[in-house]
Order: sequence, then structure tokens, then C-alpha cells
Amino acid sequence: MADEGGEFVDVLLEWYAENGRHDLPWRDPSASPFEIFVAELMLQQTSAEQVRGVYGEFVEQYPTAGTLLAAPEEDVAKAIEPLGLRKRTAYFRRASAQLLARHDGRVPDSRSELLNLHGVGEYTAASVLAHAYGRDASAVDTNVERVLARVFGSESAEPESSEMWDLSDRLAPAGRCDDFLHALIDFGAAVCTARDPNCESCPFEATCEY
DNA sequence: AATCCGGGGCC
DNA sequence: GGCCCAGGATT
Repeated sequence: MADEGGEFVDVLLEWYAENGRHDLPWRDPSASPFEIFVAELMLQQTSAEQVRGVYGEFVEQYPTAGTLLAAPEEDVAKAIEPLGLRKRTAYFRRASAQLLARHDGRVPDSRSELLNLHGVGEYTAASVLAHAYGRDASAVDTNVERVLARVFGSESAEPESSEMWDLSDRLAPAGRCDDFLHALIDFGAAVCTARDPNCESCPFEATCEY
């Protein structure tokens, strides 16, 4: 099992190197923790291509918590209107206020402090740690959960989310959690899709439980 | 534990 | 017309 898992990681990272979405702006190494934080809030229940359409102008106008909070609320709302979920305007404003009040306007690098920000749950907190600070923090969204459940099979028909978090923790290669998570997400979005998965071009077709 | 949010893309 | 999307807040 552990051996199979190691091979899975190697093949997945190889797939990612060739087929990953390496041009997404919030994955650029120059992206600041706040810019990555902004991307994580935008990506909640929202496709990456949708976010790409508004992200660049948004972080250019609001590169910090201070600039975002100083902007008129209606301007922020209009900037993210194409993303849906209008309550995200409140997420941005309240979280920015909390960043300024508690963390001198900076994005914290601890799980507990991230969780106390409005709009940040277990997934977003772990994702920020992995992508903004290079931590080995596995973050399992519905996309990753589906991929792992299919490839490794799930004992129960309705797999416990905690099982997938543990599995992801075990699989994540030390020091490369950042790439590993992006690879899982891209693979889930391009090949192991929710409906009508592209199994014929899947490198795990031979051993996949699905 | 269940419900709600939301515009856009794709059946 | 229904389902899905880098989930989380609310009840």
C-alpha cells in the first residue's frame, strides 16, 4: 500500500509537470501571501478559469489588506461579481479588517490564526499554509477527495472526509506538498472529473479502483 | 446534519 | 433545465 502510494505520487507529479496549469497567476512564485489568500477565497466553489478572469486586476487594485479595506464596498463587489457568491465581498472586507487588527495586515502562517479569519475553513487554511508558506499541510477539497477515493478505493460507500485528509497526509511528499496539491487538483479538473471522467487518458487506469 | 449561496460553463 | 465549480457560514 505504501509502495503503491509512492508510485502514485511519482506518476502524479510527472503528469503534473507535463499537463499542469502552470500559468495560473496565483501560482507564480512572486505571488505574495496576501495575493494567494485572495485567490483561495475566490476559488471557493468557483472554477479556476472564472477566477483567472478577475484576479489580475483585483490584486493590482488591492495588493494588501489595507488597500482592500480602504476601497468602497461596492467597488469590491463589482470586481468579483462574475464569480457569484456575493457574500465573498464581506469575506474580503471582514478578513482584511481582521488581518489589520490582529496581524499587522499580514497573512498569518499558523493554522489556528488562519481559521479565525472570516471565510477561512480547514481547506483554505491548509491551502494557504502549503502554497503561501511552503508547509507540508495537505488540503482536501471535493476535487481531491474524489480523486483519492477513486484511485485508492473507499471502504465505505460514503467515504469519511477525515479518511481522505489522513490519506493525503500520508501521500504528500515532504517539501513538495505545494506541487502535490496542485497536481491533485489539476488532475481532478482535467482527467478525473466529477462527471464523465477521462479514464482512457489516465495514467492510473490499470490499478484504479474506480 | 442540513441548507444556502451564485454566475458561468457544459451538457 | 440540472449539475458542477480550489467551501464555509449559518441555523
